[in-house]
Amino acid sequence: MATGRTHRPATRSRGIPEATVARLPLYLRALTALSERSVPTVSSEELAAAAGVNSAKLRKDFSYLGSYGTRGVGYDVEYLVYQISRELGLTQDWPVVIVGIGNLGAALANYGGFASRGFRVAALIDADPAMAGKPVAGIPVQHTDELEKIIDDNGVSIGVIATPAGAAQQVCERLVAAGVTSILNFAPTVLSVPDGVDVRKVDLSIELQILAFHEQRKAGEEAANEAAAVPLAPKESGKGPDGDVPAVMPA
Amino acid sequence: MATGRTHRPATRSRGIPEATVARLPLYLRALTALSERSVPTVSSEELAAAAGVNSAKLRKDFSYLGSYGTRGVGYDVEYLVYQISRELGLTQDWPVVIVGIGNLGAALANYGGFASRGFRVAALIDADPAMAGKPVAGIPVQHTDELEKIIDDNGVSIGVIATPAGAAQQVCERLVAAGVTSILNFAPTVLSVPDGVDVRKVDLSIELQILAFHEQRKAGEEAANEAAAVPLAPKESGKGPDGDVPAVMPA
DNA sequence: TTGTGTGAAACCGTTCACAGCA
DNA sequence: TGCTGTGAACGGTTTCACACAA
Repeated sequence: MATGRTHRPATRSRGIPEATVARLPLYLRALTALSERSVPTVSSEELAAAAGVNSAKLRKDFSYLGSYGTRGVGYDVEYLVYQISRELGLTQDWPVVIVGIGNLGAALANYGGFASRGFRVAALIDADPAMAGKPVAGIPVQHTDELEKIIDDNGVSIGVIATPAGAAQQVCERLVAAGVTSILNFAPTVLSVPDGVDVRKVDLSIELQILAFHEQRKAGEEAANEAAAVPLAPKESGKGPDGDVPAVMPA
Repeated sequence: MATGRTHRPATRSRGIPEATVARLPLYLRALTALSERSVPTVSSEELAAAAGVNSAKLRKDFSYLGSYGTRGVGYDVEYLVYQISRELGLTQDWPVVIVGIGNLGAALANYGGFASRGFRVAALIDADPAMAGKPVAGIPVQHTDELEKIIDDNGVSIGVIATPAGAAQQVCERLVAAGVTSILNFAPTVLSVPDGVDVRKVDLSIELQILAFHEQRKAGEEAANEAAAVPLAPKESGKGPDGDVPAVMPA
C-alpha cells in the first residue's frame, strides 16, 4: 500500500477464519449500499445491523483483516469496500462457465448479481445438441464436447454445475481435468474431487428439509401435547404422527 | 413404537445440534439411494463415504437420534430412512408457496426434488398482472393480491422468496403476517423477521465470492512470489494486483 | 472379531467486557 | 466521551480412542 503507513496489516492474510470469509460478502453488500448513498463512515453497530449480524462479531471479523477503522468514529465506507473486495479477490476478473442450461442454468445465466462483482459468464454449456447455438441471456449455448477447449481458451477456474444429479460427477471430473479448481454445485449429489479443488453446494431440497425440522418442532411445542417436563418418562406406546414404523424392521 | 423395545430413545428429541440437523438430509439422500438398490444394511463407514462426511461424525450424529444400529453389523437402511424422515418432519405434507416467478422462481417450480420428500408446491405468486393465470410447471400463477388468502386456505407455513431484492422484505412481511413461520430466501437481502420465524438464505453471489477468495489464495500460494516465511517483513511498496487503493482514503 | 455408541480432548466460533486510542 | 480492537470466557462442533454389545 502506498499511503497505508498508519494501517499495519497485523495478522495479514494468513488464516482468516472460514466463518469470517463467509460473512465478508455480506458486509461488502451492506457497504456497497452505503457507498451508493454516499455515506462516508459507519459504526460497527450500524453496519452490523445492515448486514444482519451483531457488532462484536463484525469487529472481530474486521480485526482479522487488519486495523481499518478509527476509534471513536467508525469505518470509512469506501476504504472498507476496497479492502474487502481485494481480500475476496474481486478486484480481478473471474470467468465462469455454467454447465447444464435447464431451467436453473438459464436462471443463473440471467441472474444479474452474478455478472456484477467481478464474475463474468464466459460460456454456457449443455449436453443437448438441440440447445447448441441457442442464445440464453444473450450468450450462445455450446455443446459439452467443447468443454475442455472453452475452459482452456478462457482461463476458467470456477465452474457452476446445474445439470441433473446423474451427470454431475462426470461433468465435475471433466471440469477438474480441464483445470477448474473451484466448483459451485447445484446438483443434489455429493461430488468427489481431488485435494486442492473447492466445492460449495447449494441444495434447495436440503434447505427445505432443515426448515421442515424446525417447523415441526414449533408445531410440537405450540400444541404441547406431551407433558412439559418428562425427562425420563417411558412413553413406549405407539404414538407416531401418521401410523407406525414401516414393514422392514431391524433385528 | 410398536415393536421398538430394543431401541431405547435415550437422548430423545430434545436438543439435536443444529450442525447435525443440517446433515440429516444428506444421510437421508444416501440412504434412499441404498434403499432403491435394496441394500439391507450399511456400516457407518460406508454411509459416511456416500454422504461425504467421516464416520465418527456420522455415528455421533446418529447417537443424538437414539441407538438405531447394531454393533458389529451396522444400520438397517429402511429403518433409518424412516427414523430420519420422521425426525425431519417429512412424514407429513408441507404445502409451500413460491413468490416471484421470474427465471429462478420458474426453475424452482419445475425442480423435481422440490416436490418429492413431502413438499408440495401449493401456489405460485407473482406481482406482475400479466403473469396471472399463466401456468408454470403446470400450476397457474396467481397475483400477489391473493397472497393472504392462499396462505390461509392452504395452511401454508413455509414460503420461498424468489423476488428481486427490492421486493423481498415487503413480501416477507406479508407472508409472516399471513401465518408463514419458515422462509427460504433467494433474494440477495437480509430479511428482518420477528422471533419465532426461521429464515434460511441461498445466495449465489455470496457462494461465488467465497470460492473466489479461496481461488485467489491458491493462485497466491502456487506462484509463491512473496518469500515463503516472512512473518513480519515490511513489504510496504505498492503491490496491489491491479493498481492501488482508490481515491478515498481514511484519515 | 467387528463396528457401534460415547466419554474426553481438541478445535473453532461467538460473546463478553474493557483497555486504549481518536 | 465514543467506538474500535482484542484478550479471555464460553458454548458448540469435530475428532479421538476405546469400552462394549452382537
